[in-house]
Amino acid sequence: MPKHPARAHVQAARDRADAQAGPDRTEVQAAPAHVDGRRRPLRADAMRNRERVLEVAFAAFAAEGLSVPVHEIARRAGVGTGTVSRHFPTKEALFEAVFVSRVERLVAMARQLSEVDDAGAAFFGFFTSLVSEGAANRGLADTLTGAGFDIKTAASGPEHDVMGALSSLLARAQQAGSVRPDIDTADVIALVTGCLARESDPQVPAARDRLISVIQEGLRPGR
Amino acid sequence: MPKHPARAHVQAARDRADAQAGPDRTEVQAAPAHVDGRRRPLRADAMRNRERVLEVAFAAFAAEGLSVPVHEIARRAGVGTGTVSRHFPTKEALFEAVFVSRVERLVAMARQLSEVDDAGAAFFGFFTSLVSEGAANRGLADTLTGAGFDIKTAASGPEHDVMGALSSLLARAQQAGSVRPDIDTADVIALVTGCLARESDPQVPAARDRLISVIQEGLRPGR
DNA sequence: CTAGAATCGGGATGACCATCCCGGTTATGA
DNA sequence: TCATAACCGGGATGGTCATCCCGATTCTAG
Repeated sequence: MPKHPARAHVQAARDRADAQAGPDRTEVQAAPAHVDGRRRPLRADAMRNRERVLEVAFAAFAAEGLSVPVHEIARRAGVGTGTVSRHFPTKEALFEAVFVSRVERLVAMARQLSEVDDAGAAFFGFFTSLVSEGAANRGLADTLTGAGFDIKTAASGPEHDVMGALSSLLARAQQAGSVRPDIDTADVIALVTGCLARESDPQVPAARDRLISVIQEGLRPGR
Repeated sequence: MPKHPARAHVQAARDRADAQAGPDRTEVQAAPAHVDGRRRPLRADAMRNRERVLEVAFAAFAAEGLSVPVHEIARRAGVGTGTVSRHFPTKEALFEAVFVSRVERLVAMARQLSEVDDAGAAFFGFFTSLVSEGAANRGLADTLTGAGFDIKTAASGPEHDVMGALSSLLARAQQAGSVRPDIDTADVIALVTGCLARESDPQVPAARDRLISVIQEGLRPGR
């Protein structure tokens, strides 16, 4: 099996972290300033650095994908690599922290769409959102295409379960007869990655729309 | 851009090779025994080793993709790494040598299909062949999806120009009204990679067919 | 059969990268 | 103000990998 080059490191680090699993493990949180109170509220400079790293990492991952070295992120944020890895023990943790908000947004959108009357439109709307998000974030695209970490690693809570959300929308659209009944969630992801396959150099958003429309058409049940 | 991890090395090696570019650069040939005569006909044992490496490399690349280390290929072939890199100066050269025959087969098939009356069927037939080939060769799939080397590096002659062949079939199918006219070759490749996105662990060829049929349907011109 | 050139093997080299570690620095609160 | 725990930077470590190099070996022409 073609293991991801970085995977061995990442996994080892995970094992270690899980082993200690003490209550003092660095919390991975999005924006809030003082966590919850059970812990000392992070020194002001640490807080600043953490924020800076998150911003830079987001930009870097989005623009260049998961292959950006952690060193590089540290450099751009103007901190040492130690600072990054203290706040985020592994590269995966950093990625997770950076994309939680994006994932939450997607899930929220899915929930909203699930209340729309037209089940087909809801599904295709979400499909398009997924593609757009992937086009805007190379890191997320890498994850979707399996070139990154594990999709479910970054999605532990129900708030982060993109797959689950997609699955619901798909089922509803199929029940409504707007999508072929033989398609499953993994098929949809595959098709999304197809739409993302042209996101290389010449950046043609028109191509993206074209591909989406082809797939949208193809997913319709044969009459 | 998420550069392939190995890319830097490969590129560096290429530069070096191009720089010397002497007439003694190892020829990369498919099967022939004695090249053309201007060169001494390779010692018998060297010949044997070369053949062995090619076989092993083909199997390895096909099964596990381009991430298989050259060391590993050497080990499996029962030779030293030096032997491999002497016959094939870079990993890319090895990949190229290994897949020339496959590519030729595809191009030949395309040429044959281009004589079929039904332009649409010809195009879709080739599409399916591409997907099948990609499913059978992880290495080829990596190349198509851009995770490998450069698609045009491995295609120098007209005999190896898959893109050109695909392009012709597509144009003919569009002229015949069997495929939406706004699609271009790159779109098709993107859709192929979509069909290959599920070729991971659970190996479900049924999924492949499903995806192909979705795309086939979607590529039809709207009435 | 033998000299010598071609070839072999696999260790050496150089790059890249994630993660860990520690001497030095700084914010903080008493 | 000052002691000190928390934090910082970036070098050290260990792992992967492609490519190069060279002493040892083996084929083959004569």
